[in-house]
Amino acid sequence: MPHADAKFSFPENKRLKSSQRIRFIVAQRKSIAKYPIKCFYQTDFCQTSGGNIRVAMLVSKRKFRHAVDRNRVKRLFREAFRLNYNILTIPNNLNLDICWMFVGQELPEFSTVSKVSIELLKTLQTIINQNISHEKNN
RNA sequence: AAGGAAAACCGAGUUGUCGCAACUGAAAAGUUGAGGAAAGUCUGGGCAACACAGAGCACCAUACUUCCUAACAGGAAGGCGCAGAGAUGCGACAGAUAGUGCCACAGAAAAUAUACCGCCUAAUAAAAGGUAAGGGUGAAAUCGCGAGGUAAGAGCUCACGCCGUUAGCAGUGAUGUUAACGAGGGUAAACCUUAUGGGUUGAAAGACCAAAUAAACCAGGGUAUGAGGGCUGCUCGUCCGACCUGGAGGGUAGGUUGAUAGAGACUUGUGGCGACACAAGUUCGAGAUAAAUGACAACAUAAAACAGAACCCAGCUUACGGGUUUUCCUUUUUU
RNA sequence: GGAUCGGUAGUUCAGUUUGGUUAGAAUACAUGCUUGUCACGCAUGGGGUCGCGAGUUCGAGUCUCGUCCGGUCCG
Repeated sequence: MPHADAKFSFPENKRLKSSQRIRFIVAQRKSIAKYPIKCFYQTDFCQTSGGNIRVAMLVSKRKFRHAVDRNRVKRLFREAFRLNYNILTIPNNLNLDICWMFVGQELPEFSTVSKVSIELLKTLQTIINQNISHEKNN
């Protein structure tokens, strides 16, 4: 499944950085969830520069008071995404933005995070495929 | 050996695969990559802007002495007090004789005093006078205790002890000690007094570059008879001064720098009881900007505590699994 | 990153300036009265480690220090 070049890299253009954009995506409330992760997503059609996935990790300060724990969760999320994002295949005229939000109460293990993120990415792929076929029909 | 006290230190590494940030490099690739507290933001400073930084009041902080330090509420050495069997630990540790206030309830009385039960005076009682030893109240009762003294008593007198002032001696000094004199409730983490110190604001400070627009509209004030401002609570002084305030709206929200070689660290030597200072030599590498250290496997296997740099230092405080070293104390046993 | 305010019955707040020994009000809760019944109303009652730990004091919700938690402001 993975391509020959740039298999698992996580470069700058795959990160969602704008705080305005993150607020917009979370406010749209288009999400799928499986404990302990909630995934907000937003698709945009763009003819010139498409085919890019951007992702951001959100951990509430209320859930984890210490910066160490928040960093830990964000790193686990990023690692799980980095190893598994090749599940997603999107067409060249589409941009996808994702926000992973942690909704659990205790520090997760890497194995559970990885498993859950694979399932979420698969369901996301099916949703995107439905959207694409819907657009084509229109 | 057991129990305890103090000080200093460590805060897991190696290899492989995948990945992140900075730097080097044409590229391949290579090098480096969180802490002892990075934390709390409790002190002090550097740095920067505001008048190169004014005056007075207010306000705040500190409070045994000498020294160290860029500075401090920090540290060292010492004095005094308290705790402990000791090693040691802890201490907002100036002033109540500058003044004002407060001291609930109980109690006669809570501070220029006063007298409930008592005691004494005359033969007794009442009344009157003299007393404060004893009782009782209270957290605290006119210094404690003994002797003299007296009608009974009282710092009324004396010795000893507590406290203050002055003088002598020892000490740089806090202080200790001896003598003389003097007063006698507590409270200053009550107001306050004395001494010393503090200009204000913080890197979201500030500097530069680029991009964009509205020098427009409405209302009020002002234009030298002075609006308003100069990042301070008030007053003064001084400087700038033609725009200022509000409403409704429009635009931008990028980059570089500040920003990581410093009151740096280590070793040796000299001076000092010590904190520390001086000299010589050696050595250095996080610098991000939605924000970098992670995942998996193996290595004797269990990797675990508190915890993540955001301008930088010096300290303090708080959190901390496990471990190492040194010095000292007490008890028991043996020699 | 910096500045600043708060924490008191189940809930919302007083009381902290000037320390004083029953820590109060409203609401909620419980019981009784009222009513044919419920609500309203009336009466009574229970309920508090004053966030936590030290210190000062005879005595601390109040003063001081440390600590934990929560909020607000600064482009």
